[in-house]
Amino acid sequence: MSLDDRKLEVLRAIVEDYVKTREPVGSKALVERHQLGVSSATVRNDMAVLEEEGYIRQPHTSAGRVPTDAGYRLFVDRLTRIKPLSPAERRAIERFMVGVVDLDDVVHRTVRLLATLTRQVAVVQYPSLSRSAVRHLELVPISTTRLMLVMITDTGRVEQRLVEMPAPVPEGDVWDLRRRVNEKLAGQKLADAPPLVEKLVEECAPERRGDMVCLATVLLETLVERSEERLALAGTANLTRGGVLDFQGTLRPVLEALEEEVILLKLIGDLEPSTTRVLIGDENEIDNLRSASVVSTGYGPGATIVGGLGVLGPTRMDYPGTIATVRAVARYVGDLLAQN
Amino acid sequence: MSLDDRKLEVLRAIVEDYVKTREPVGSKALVERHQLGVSSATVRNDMAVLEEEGYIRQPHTSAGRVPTDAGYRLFVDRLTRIKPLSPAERRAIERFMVGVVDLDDVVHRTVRLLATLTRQVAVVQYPSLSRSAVRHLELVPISTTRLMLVMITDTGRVEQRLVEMPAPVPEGDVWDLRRRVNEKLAGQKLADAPPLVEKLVEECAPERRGDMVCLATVLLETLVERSEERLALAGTANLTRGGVLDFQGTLRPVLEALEEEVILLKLIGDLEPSTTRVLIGDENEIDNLRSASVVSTGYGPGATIVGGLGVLGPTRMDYPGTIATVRAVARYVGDLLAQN
DNA sequence: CCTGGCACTCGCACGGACAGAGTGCCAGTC
DNA sequence: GACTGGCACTCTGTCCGTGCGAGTGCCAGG
Repeated sequence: MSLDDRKLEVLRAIVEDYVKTREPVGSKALVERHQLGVSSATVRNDMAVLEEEGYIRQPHTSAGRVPTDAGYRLFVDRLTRIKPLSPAERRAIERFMVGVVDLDDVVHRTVRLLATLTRQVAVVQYPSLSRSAVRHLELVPISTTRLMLVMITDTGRVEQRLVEMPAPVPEGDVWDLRRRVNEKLAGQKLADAPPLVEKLVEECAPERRGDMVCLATVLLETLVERSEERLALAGTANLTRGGVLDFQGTLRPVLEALEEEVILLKLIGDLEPSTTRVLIGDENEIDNLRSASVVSTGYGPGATIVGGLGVLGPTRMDYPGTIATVRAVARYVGDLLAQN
Repeated sequence: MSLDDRKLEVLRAIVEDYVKTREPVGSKALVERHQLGVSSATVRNDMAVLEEEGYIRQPHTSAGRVPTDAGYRLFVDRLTRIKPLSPAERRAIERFMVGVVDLDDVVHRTVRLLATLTRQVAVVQYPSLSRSAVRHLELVPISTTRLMLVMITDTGRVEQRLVEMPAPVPEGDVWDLRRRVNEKLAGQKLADAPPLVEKLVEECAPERRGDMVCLATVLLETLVERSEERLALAGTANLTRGGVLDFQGTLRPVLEALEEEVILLKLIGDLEPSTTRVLIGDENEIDNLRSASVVSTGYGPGATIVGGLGVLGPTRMDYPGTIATVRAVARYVGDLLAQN
């Protein structure tokens, strides 16, 4: 049996009321607050069907109904009208971003902005190295046998690593190394870099081979292996809004999950262009986050994606509003990056 | 009236029991668990005195006693025998630190280590810029009118900022600028740098004055104004140990405080050499953290201090153990930094 | 100065009663 | 056939009253 329009409308009403009040919603309250055009008895029948289909459930007999994960899913997929941002929100975004000085700044402000607007936990991934290109590589002598390798990417990220050389390297040689690596790698996507680094070693004069191998090793680590994608987090305090009720008893598992960068990256990473992903409760693969939902999207200059951002909150969240905010912020950050 | 030895012993027993059990401790339980050599009635009298002096209190009439902030203070100041680290802890520290690659790595590992060992929230400040010296300044052309300024300090920190130039700068001039700033600033403490930067501008040839002013502005921001001390945080999930009880109802204020870098820096910053600071409950100036205690200390290579680290937990914490761990970790990190 | 004893105070856990919200179902109506 | 009003039923949350136990304060005696 499929759901007719009114039943969907009832589901929508339940979700909206429950999100607003945090309390199981009963048939009587529903007809009072929404213009459904039918009596509470009819709504009760509809609710019975919705429950049978698994979209809502009763915490106990003779309590109101609460949406299930499947209910939220249906709500998000079929019942969500896009909610335009309020002018106040637009202004907040603009104001938040005036006078940014560098990438760190952009990311930090963004994550705070997201947390404030959505009143949830926000996560922003730094522009992913694998999708960036090398702008410049710098070698700075630290001591006779130590060089600091500094990589600057076109997305503004700066990564540094210490290189231990096998033997003292004269100033002139540092020069030469710097020129060579830049010639070969500047402008290249990091994803394409490894074979180029190999070539660099091959083409190197034998007497410098030792140095170059050291450098190449660290380069490869920096470029790929250590795909250590960085990210920023804000708004954990928002988890406590509405008591601990939203997360079945304890925040513990959620806080634990938030400490694992790997988990967070999985949540907001790997996004297709110009889609917004919504993971609701169980859909999430991380056990600790079974009672949470994640709304995430990619951002980047123009149509390309260089990183992800998103928010995490209780399954009982304002999906339309959150989705709209996440999208708007992502677009804004993209524009900001495009300007540099 | 001053407290005789036995009363102090009673206080110690109360603190230790309460920390262990989380429950108000009564006179009878005390004499059973500790060899005080007197009867429970005597202990009751002592407790009455301790209460009058403000070191313990009763949650309600006819409940056991609980230490007050002042009680913990006295305990920490006069009753704490230094607890040596267990071999297991020593091993954990050693093992945690094998194979560190750079400063970021050291800081992240340290903060996790601290959180794991103390089972509390850990904070580690990056080596403070103001106490570091410039090792090298690098200028990398990004476009004709944009330079990336990269500063490397002797503590391993790398800071970068974008410099917008008023007009296109030819390659040679970049060269010249780089030479000049390095000559003037390399090796200098950042704290001493501002006047040197001023001088740099004065000594500059008039035709390059414009460029130098831009550069100097950003330099000053990087060096001082933006004293943006970075830090790392871990172990927030530990706040939920023992329910929410430890923080009088909600974690909210604590989580909020933990999001403010400024607050955290105040907590673990400004330390005198080789002391461990313990702030208990109210002693703390931040309202949100009235129900928390902070144990912090400075670290650095040798006897100098380049940054602070510490942990935050409920006032009801194992002070001797925590103090020992914090000290040990700080010393270890100091040694690690000294090796570089 | 310490101790045993005793009366007293509370908090808390348990259980019954009650009100309120919400449901399911049924018979009646359009 | 779909909707409605009505009714009985179920369950929860809350409020009280009670009893128990832990713990105290105080006092008289060693």
